[in-house]
Amino acid sequence: MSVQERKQRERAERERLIVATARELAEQQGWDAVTTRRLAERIEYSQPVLYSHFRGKREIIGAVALEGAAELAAAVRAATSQASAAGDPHARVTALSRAYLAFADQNPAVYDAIFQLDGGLAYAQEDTPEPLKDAFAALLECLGEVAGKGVHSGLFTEVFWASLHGLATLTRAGRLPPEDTETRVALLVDRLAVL
Amino acid sequence: MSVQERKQRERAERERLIVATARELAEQQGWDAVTTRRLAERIEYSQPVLYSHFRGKREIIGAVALEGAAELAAAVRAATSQASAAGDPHARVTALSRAYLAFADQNPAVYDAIFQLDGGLAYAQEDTPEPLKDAFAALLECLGEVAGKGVHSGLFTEVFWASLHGLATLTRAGRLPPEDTETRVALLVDRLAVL
DNA sequence: TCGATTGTCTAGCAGTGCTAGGATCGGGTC
DNA sequence: GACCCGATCCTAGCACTGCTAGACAATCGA
Repeated sequence: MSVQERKQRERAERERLIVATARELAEQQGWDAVTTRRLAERIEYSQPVLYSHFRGKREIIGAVALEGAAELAAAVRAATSQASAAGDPHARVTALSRAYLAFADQNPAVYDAIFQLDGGLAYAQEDTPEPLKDAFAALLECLGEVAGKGVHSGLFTEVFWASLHGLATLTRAGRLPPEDTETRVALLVDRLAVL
Repeated sequence: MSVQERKQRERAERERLIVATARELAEQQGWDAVTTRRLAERIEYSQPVLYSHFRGKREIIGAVALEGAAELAAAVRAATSQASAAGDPHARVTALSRAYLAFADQNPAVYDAIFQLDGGLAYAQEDTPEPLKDAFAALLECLGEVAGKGVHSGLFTEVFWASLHGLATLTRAGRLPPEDTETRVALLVDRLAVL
């Protein structure tokens, strides 16, 4: 039995290696550079090995997305916990926004995997993977309370999130000049959130 | 001379055909299906002909983006002109938002060409092509007046636009359920615009 | 009518995601 | 310890991608 267990461990370890390498390569050179050949070479296995772990490249992107969603949720919670304890809603929402945009800025490839690319994942449905639901939950925890009366907290969170997403993607794609990000965040928080 | 002129006309006509066909194919089957071979086959020329008009696939996407940006600007202006004449800012901003999201919804491939894909175009710079500048100008014309005092109209337009962009992309990518779009728009307009 | 130029196509390159089928290695059994 | 068999992995190849070199033909000016 212990032999099989060891093999299972090694397999799981290799799977982690694949995901981590794909992510690293994507952050270094963009997702276009993440080809099955390059990825296989980096993990020092042949191409078909990838397909014994994942159905295809899409599923590898999906795996990176799930990992990233968990980190995003953690980053958001970490950033908001301080202001949350101090009972300052304005500071909390500002901290959330900054943390979100910082994550998108510092992990562009991962952010793309979560929100732009097709990772074969279900969103906004019952069978949505847990990390994705939890990432939204992290936003909801912080934003739900500033929705204002008469406004559904989930819907408010969606709108606020969409705004942040728009800022993140347009800025990174060069559609918005990056200098005024802080001012834009302030405007968004002041107007959207009901304190 | 007239011979050369005729040839030039035919060339320009063929270029329009390429762009229109690329756009049509992209809307029908997605940009992934727009390969140089398929495109060449549809216009009934060989592949290299494409490269006598454009540097590569990227430039073809860029051409579709420019065409689309002009249409988006026109759509926005058309939608806002009525409420503008009536002097109703709230209705005007709502009309703009609906028109923008409707354009994204009805021309997903074109919208991607403008805002998601790499068409080799410069954004938010001096050498930004005129149609792109004009599309932003169309938004600015309508949104600048509801920025609120002390808020730069350009910056406000950027933020509002980013919010719409976030809603458009997240909805279409299945990240947001499409049912509540109207409610989201209402929330966005009520909160962001200063009337 | 001839030469040159312009225009177009065939064929091919290097790269992509993905897979069939053969080789090899190791564990379990006699 | 020797053997077999199954799991594991790799080589080689498929059909496709964007893009281009060079051959070919058609057309224009002299």
